[in-house]
Amino acid sequence: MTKGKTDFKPVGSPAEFAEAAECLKTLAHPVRLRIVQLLLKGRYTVGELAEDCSVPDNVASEHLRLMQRCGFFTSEREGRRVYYQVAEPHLKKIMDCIEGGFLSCADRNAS
Amino acid sequence: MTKGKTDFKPVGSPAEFAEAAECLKTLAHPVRLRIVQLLLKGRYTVGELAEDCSVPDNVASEHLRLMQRCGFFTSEREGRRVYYQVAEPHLKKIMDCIEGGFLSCADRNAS
DNA sequence: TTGACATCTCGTTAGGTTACGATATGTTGT
DNA sequence: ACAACATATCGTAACCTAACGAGATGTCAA
Repeated sequence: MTKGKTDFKPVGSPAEFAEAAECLKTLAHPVRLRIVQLLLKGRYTVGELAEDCSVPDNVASEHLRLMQRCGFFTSEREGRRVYYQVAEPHLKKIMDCIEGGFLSCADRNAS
Repeated sequence: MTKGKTDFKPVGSPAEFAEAAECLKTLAHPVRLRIVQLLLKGRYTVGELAEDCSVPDNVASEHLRLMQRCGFFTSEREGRRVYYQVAEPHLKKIMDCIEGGFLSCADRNAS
């Protein structure tokens, strides 16, 4: 196939696909999804998020660091607490898609 | 915090988040994203997809198997070829979000 | 300054994922 | 039946990730 059916580029170079895949990989964790959902509703500290997700503080902190590296969030220290909030404007749209679609695509990955 | 700010459930139980994370993890690969994009435009064989993505046939076949296990695609044999096509109705919406958002969220993951 | 609290960082470890090569299965034409 | 083709499966090795515990850093109040 030197000139076949798939010779079109709907959107995105290979490098852009790699980037998008990185962002998706960062989203693709149950605790991180829940954190995104919470932060889309407001502003929370590490401890609050950790408790809601039932994980130790340092684990929550690492998830937040990952997502911050990806540009999803920013953080502000206030006293001894650190508040996180959403920075990436597309997060809301994507989370809406996930809530409307994949949060109900049950019974997958059955052996 | 026995009764704090995060005591609400916007959408989704822990199990649903785990499921959604599984689906997202399946999407979160450059080659798989490209395959999804192509299959949203039409019907392709393993070999066609493999060539477009510049991967060996068996690698493409494994990606397709993963996504099929997740309910994204179905396949039909026609002669010695196997055609794949989209089965999950939400894929289009999610891919639109990704194309409109994450396929241009550059410069992340810089050290 | 001391102690309690909140968060972050680091090293280690267990488990998961990916790509590859080899081999197996299924299909067609001769 | 045989050879060529298209796809699928499997074992292996390299790599990546997540969670944990220990300890470091930063902040507050007394």
